[in-house]
Amino acid sequence: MKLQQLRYIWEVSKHNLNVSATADSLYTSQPGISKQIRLLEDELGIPVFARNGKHLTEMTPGGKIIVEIAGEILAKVENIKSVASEYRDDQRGSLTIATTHTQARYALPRVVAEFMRRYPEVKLNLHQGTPTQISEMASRGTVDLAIATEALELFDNLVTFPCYEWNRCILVPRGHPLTELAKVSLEALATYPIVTYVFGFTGRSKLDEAFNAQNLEPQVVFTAVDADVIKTYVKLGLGVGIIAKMAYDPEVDKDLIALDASHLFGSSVTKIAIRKDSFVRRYIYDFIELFAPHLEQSLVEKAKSMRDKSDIEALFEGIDLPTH
Amino acid sequence: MKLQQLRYIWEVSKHNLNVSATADSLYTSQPGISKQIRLLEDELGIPVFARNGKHLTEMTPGGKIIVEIAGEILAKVENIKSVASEYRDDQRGSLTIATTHTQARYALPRVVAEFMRRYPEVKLNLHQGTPTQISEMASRGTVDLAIATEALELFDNLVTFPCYEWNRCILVPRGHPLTELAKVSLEALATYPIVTYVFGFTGRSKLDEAFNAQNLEPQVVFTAVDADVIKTYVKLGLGVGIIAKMAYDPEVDKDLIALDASHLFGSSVTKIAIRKDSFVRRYIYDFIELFAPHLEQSLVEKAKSMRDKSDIEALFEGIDLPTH
DNA sequence: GTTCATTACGGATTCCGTAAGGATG
DNA sequence: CATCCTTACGGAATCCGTAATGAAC
Repeated sequence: MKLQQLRYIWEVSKHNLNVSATADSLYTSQPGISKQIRLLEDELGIPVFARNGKHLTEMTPGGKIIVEIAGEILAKVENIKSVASEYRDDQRGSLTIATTHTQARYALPRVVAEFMRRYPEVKLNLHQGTPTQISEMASRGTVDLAIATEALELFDNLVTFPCYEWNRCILVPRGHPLTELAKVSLEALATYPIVTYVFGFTGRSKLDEAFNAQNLEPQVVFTAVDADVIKTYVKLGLGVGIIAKMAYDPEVDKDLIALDASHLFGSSVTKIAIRKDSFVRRYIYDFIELFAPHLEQSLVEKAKSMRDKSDIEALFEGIDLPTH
Repeated sequence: MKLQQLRYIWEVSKHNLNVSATADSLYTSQPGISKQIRLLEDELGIPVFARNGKHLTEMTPGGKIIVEIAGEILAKVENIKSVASEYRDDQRGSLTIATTHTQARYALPRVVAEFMRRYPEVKLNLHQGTPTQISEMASRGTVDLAIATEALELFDNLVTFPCYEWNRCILVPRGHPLTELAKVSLEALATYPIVTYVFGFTGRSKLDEAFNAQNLEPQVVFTAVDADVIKTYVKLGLGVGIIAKMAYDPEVDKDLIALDASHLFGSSVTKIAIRKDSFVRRYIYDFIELFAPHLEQSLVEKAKSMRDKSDIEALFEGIDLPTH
């Protein structure tokens, strides 16, 4: 059994059982992969993939388990490399983060700047994607960290840590009738067309929950994945915007007014996720702590070693999150 | 990075950093191992072993972590092989058990016979050793199962399951004064020279506890690792024996009398241990269930997936163990 | 002087690419 | 007929054993 063979079955399983596509993505030849998979299957004595003639159609029951274990092995191989890098030079390496527009645009810049100052030799990569994509990247080990408000809990090889709490604001053009009210109510809000996030993004679910709870059906006329687009359309007069409070900047958004909406919708929590079985380098602990000062290395280590979600949640029960 | 290289550093670390001895045990050449270790170290960019001239003297800090991860990888490689065997032929394979004299001699024969009847194609191997040796074998993956009363809890990559409870008996020659008493007391017992197990074997600790609790100092004149030797010396009149009740057979031990001692010493529990991260084949689940019928597959699986000892213990709280 | 790891070297094996072949949809 | 996997084959790299070298205890 060779590590390469394990890598090949793993990659093929992640490429819809398409060996040619896998070969392309790995910059190697397709027969090479085919051959190694055959050799592995011969050695193990069972097929990993079921074939219809010359096409791989699905994975065998044993194959599924084997590929899963292969994935764990490959992750540990990466861990060994990380350990080596850490001990070779703890100031140099790379840190790859997957996150959403909202975090990348409004929450991360400050942290990234400070991190780059402290670790000029660490190559920082940011990947932007949907919460689901982000979680999957972290789960597969494509990225070191995932930062988002949604979807991170869906993968159980990830540990998630609460970072900060945030609320929403209502965005209206100057002179809008809503600015006349001392406190905006959900009913009042629901009478206007609304522009907000697409479902599955930036705490959109909390929004729907709040309206549903009062049996209101807001008229959502436009949805976007990021606040910048929402602002643009609010300016055009398409409707009233509902966005994360931190996405409003009074300096830049001079022609818009933000009305507090903390009392209308439950607050959301932005979380950071990391693979449970990963070796975490010093500078990654530092990044996490820069982003969320209460997440000290010892706390992260403890949570990483736990299997039960409820145990992990209990760890954070006493802790007050910062609010943005 | 090659699996072989990982295997080599792992094996060298388990052979007191002696490459020559490792080469012998792996039936390969010493320079071959040396070379591969060098290649791995070159690739990783850090030494795994610290050298004094040409001798490996110790492991580097990073090396320790790397070897540990390497061990986990190798275990998973074995798991893949097990999965393959299971799906190739679930009736064929091997089962290696490490256990103590007491279990091998008195508790296992019945189970082993039945298991061999059910799985004639499975090669059964029994290794006998001290509780510590047994635990270590299981922890390293040299054996599939460990069965003992002591020491199994010391390794935290093992899960242990309670199997059955047992008590002790006092062994005396016919006509011995103790046979006159309706119920033997600790004080009475302590007036005679005692022959029993060596410390660390077959629940010896419970014995010491009981005497200490009453401030008695029994005069232990002879200790052995197994009941057969103890019986021999009791027959010679060297002293009074204290052994596990199941080790007394009225048929065979006609010239000895066994007096119940359940009320004198706390009962002991014999346990079975298995590596947490191992793939468990069907017939191994069956073996476990043959040995301890309450340990069903689903229960074992659940316990294997837990990390906290206390969670695992809680699983067995409601269960009544059989008493032997 | 014995034990032990490294270096040197040669033969066998393995790996991996290109090219050709055959099955599927 | 376009896609996709398998087989065939040859050159390059790797692996592993023996023999020789040199440091440590």
